Amino acid sequence: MPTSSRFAVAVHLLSALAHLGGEGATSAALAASVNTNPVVVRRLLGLLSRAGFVAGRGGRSGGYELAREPSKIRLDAVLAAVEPDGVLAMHENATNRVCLVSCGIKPVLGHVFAKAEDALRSSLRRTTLAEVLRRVENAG
Amino acid sequence: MPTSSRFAVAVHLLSALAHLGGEGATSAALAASVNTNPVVVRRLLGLLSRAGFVAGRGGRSGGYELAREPSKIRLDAVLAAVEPDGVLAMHENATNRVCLVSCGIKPVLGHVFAKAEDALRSSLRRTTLAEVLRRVENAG
DNA sequence: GCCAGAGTACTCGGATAATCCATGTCCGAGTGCGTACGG
DNA sequence: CCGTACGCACTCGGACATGGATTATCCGAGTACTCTGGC
Repeated sequence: MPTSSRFAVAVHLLSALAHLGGEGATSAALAASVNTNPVVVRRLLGLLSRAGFVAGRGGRSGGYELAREPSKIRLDAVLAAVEPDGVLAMHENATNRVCLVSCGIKPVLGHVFAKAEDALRSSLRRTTLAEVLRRVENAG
Repeated sequence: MPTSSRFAVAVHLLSALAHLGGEGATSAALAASVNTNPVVVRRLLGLLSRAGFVAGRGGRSGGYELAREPSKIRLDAVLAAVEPDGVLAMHENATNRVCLVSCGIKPVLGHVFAKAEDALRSSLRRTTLAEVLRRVENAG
């Protein structure tokens, strides 16, 4: 898409859960913090749940809570969880066999994209959720 | 968005133009190479034209051609031309003043995003269009 | 034969309709608490 | 008083409408080639 804000919302949600500590929060409460719809929260937390970062529980006193220490959650893993295809997508159109460029561009682009995304991940990997939370709490 | 393939298509188009050299090509011919609609080509090349990478000319024997040496076109500039907002977007929802995280997350995320995108750009900056074309032609 | 001129064919660029994905709404399945009853 | 069983309220998860953005179609503006007519 243009560009997606799913990653930003995901980090926001995780930060909120980390801030609350062991209490946990419902999707409605988290949605109020992000000013969005609860279903968006549930979708993103569903992805993060499958990745093992949060645990969602139904029932009367249900809700979500972190399933891992904030210092053990690195932002590159969060991005991978909510954007499994990466941020630089290949065009999936059929290759035109007449055109040399059309035939050979994809492996080349794939290599370039892989290196670029590695750089992105390496940068994000240096920041943990605990670090984000610390900065937020100090700034506020 | 999810992830966008505009950057991939843009590099594909520039590679095709570079491969053709000074001949140039029409949007229809380029669209055949990418297997998409000519209007998509025209839109992307319109952006690249404003950035100074290609020149589009109307008229009977019109078309597009590169306006710069392939060795002078770095992929980070191409990405900036077709994705001016970057790949990691902030969520533009109103901040919930009750929530500490909601109030303080945006500057922190902005800093993290800026560093990550810098890393991405630095990686892409190391690759020029000439390099891409060389690999494509050697592989083919 | 050469030149001038209008005509024409083909291109890009933007405005307008159709399609696709993401968001928002709804409903079902599941769980824990609260209460009422019996021992 | 304590334990148990039932009922209920509240939650997540997925399936179904709706909205916005991207994509595809169409039309206008512009340019270079071409053909015709005149010199």
